[in-house]
Amino acid sequence: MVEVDFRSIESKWQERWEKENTFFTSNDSNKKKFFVLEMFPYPSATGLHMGHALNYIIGDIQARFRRMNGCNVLYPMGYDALGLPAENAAIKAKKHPSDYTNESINNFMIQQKALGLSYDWSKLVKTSDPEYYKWNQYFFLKFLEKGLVYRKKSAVNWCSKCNTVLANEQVHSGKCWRHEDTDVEIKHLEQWFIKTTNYAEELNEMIEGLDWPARIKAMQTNWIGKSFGTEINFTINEKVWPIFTTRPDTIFGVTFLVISAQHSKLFEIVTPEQKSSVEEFLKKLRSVSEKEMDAMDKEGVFTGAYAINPINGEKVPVYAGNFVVADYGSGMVMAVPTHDQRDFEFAKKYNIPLRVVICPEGKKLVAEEMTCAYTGEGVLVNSNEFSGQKNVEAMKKITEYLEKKGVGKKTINFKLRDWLVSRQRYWGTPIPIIYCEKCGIVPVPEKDLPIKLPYEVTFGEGNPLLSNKEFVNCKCPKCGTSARRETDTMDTFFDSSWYYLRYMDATNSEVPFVKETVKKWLPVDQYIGGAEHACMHLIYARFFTKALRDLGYLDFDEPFTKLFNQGMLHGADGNKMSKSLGNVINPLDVIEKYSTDSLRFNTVSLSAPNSDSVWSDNGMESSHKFLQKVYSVLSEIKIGSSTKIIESKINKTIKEYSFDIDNFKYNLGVIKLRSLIDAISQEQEISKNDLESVLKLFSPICPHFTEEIFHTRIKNSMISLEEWPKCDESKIDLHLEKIEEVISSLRVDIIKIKELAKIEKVKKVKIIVAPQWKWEAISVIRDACKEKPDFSVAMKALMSKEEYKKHGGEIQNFIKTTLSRLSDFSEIKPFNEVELFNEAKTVLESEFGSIEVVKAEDCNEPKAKNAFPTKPALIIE
RNA sequence: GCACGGGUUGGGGAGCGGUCAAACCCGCAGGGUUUAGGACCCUGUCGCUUAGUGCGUUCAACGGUUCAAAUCCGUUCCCGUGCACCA
Repeated sequence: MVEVDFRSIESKWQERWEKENTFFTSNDSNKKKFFVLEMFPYPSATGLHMGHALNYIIGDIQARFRRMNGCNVLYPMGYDALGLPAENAAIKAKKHPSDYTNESINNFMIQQKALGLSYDWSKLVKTSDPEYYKWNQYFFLKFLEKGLVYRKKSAVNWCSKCNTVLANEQVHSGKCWRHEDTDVEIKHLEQWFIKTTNYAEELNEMIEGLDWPARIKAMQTNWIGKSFGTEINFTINEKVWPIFTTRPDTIFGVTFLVISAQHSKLFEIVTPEQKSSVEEFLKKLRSVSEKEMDAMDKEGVFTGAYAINPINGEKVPVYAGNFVVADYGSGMVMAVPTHDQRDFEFAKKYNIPLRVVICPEGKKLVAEEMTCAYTGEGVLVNSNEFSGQKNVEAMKKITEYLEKKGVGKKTINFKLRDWLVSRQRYWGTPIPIIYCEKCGIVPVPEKDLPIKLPYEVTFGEGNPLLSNKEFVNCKCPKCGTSARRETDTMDTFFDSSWYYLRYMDATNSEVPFVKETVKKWLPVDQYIGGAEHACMHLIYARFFTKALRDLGYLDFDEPFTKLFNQGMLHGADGNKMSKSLGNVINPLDVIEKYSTDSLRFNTVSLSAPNSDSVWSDNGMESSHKFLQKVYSVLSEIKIGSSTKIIESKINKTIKEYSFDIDNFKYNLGVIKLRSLIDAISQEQEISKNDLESVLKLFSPICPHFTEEIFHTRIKNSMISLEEWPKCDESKIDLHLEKIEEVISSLRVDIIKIKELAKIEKVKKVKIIVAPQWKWEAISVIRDACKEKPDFSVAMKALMSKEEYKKHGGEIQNFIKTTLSRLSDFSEIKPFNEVELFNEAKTVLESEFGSIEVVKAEDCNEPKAKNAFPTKPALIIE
């Protein structure tokens, strides 16, 4: 076999697609729209990695498939170009972030083009483009007008040597990443927040209707974390501090309170005597990251303050603790050590007294003897007038009591927090705000947008934007006096929350998007990306859609109708691909060595696209060899007429394969293509129409070589834009396929026996067909299955309920052993058993000579008992 | 710590209540072809057994539900992912 030069074929077609604008998508078309979107990448100088390639290949196959199925497909690409990693990488490479990012993007584009992806490049979006981030600023101002934006103090990681805020990932075990000797401090800064919690209820409710993977939906539900509970007013130093709890029934067991160590108002309650020990404790905090916090031991320190429990007037100590989340609820919890495990451990550690308030029914708990908290249900004790009540009822009663006394209320609480969008960094969208001594906080007027990032800044210490005086110093738009510009930039999740609205009109400088066009294309029909975005990006984007809807920009509720999560691709050793492990596979290297089509084919062969898979060099080799075979078979086979059997197989494949691709079961589709090619390679000739169909089936996965053969052998048009083959059900002949199967298995058996028994020349072959009763059993089961395809229902139909209850297992066993090759018999309609073997006999006689078909009943040979329907006993002389 | 996934026969990976000793790919073994290697084609690949075949034991571990469990439920162990300033 001659090696095919896939590489030159590929570059030829990639060039033609680009030159002829093959994949340009018109916003005006009568065809059904279909918007396929992959989560846009964060470009970096290291280029595409295998995870990207997998993501795009999955999406491209879907886009090509839909396009061929008559849809007007929108399939664009963009770059999430602003953000911390680019800024850091640029500094490291001694380049300006803007230049660095442009290089990265260009590099990405070249590599994506090499993958043969059918993007409409005319709709490219880059978030680093001022014409893009201008609209970030615009939306920020709209949100501000609408009251969705506010300022609040919040904790950040601070390095005193860098004189700057650190991201969680820049904190390594409590130290600054650049200064191993410098402890990270927790500072509180005034920052900008978006009220995502305004939409918590809707975000939560609408999860149900999304056609998303169940696990992503579960993760979002938990992230939003709706819970019902009671807000109870504790008094500290005459000031009321509302505290949220889901367990008001335990209120009489409260023996202390814990305030988050990151609480911005912590020092309002710390007494002068305790100030130094609290400060000492705060130094131990390693970062503001919750992950880090939880990894630490549960620790705390007494604040010196006492809180008054409103239900009984008791004074309990207030501790500062590292395990309470500052932004959840009120940043403070009431602690009941006897009935909450974390509180229990904390109380034991600091010798805080315990008081049992719930006992399991009929049992008595003694605080001193407890080794862990009791969190189950029970009856209240030590709870004044509530003692004796069941705790579930007491929850309600106690809440009502508190409400009546005006010291508490029933509330719904969400884990979801407001979105902190301020970043004290350079490479982001400047927040369009001006601080004026006279007028205070002044929004930048719309006409002054965009506030561009100044090119001239100094990196090193502090926020780089502060180093450009021209940027910082400005005039107040209200009163015209000197003012200071906001130097915080926006979280890049802001950029990625609405980019999917920009594609159809990516260069419009008048509006962020044209409402009518968006209405035509949105929501996204198929969104594709990794599960790591389950909670953050996908929630922010959903929030944005709803907020823009309420501002009158959109008229739909959810941005992404369907979501597909691709799995992770691991290195050949089963580990995550990483440079340090040396198991990284670079898609470009693979293309170089084999070809794009081979890479694409192999990538989808590995496993179901939604589950993790492991790279294999041998597998890659095998895919490549297979495509070589496909190429030679399809380009060399004579065009003439197809046999019935191959027609049947092709049409069956069209049917099943289309289903697989439609449902992202690419790995299963690939198996069907393999077996189809095996079958075709046995044929002498094939009809032009069938050849065309087969090429089209390969086209979404292997767009290049199919284009080549299509042009040379079928017609001079783009296969990528051709119509998907239709399955002709009437050509599917399972009976014929079954006979072929029977013949080939008989042939193998005969040859095998001939060799093993050392029979030189076959005189006679006796095919002993299964006894009549086995056939009858088959037809009974088959008929039952035909009416009721559910096998268990069919079985129930065969016997009474009692019989079934008793003997179902035996019947099953009978079917298994006696009718073991029943399988697809139920699908064969006009089926005559005797005919089957007579047909087989006719074919095999030309090979082996005299063959006789004998019914088991007419045969006293003991081996006849082994005769099975479709797998008969054989006697060879 | 909390949340969400997952553990299948040498490796990868389908299957997710009965058609399951479990698709397919790789690896390995035997045969064919070839000057040899490679490539290609065929066959085998849990154990025992048979000329064809049949039987036994399996799907992380242990328990449970069911006439029937790799598949459903519970517990345990192990692995992966996310946790709000990485995107």
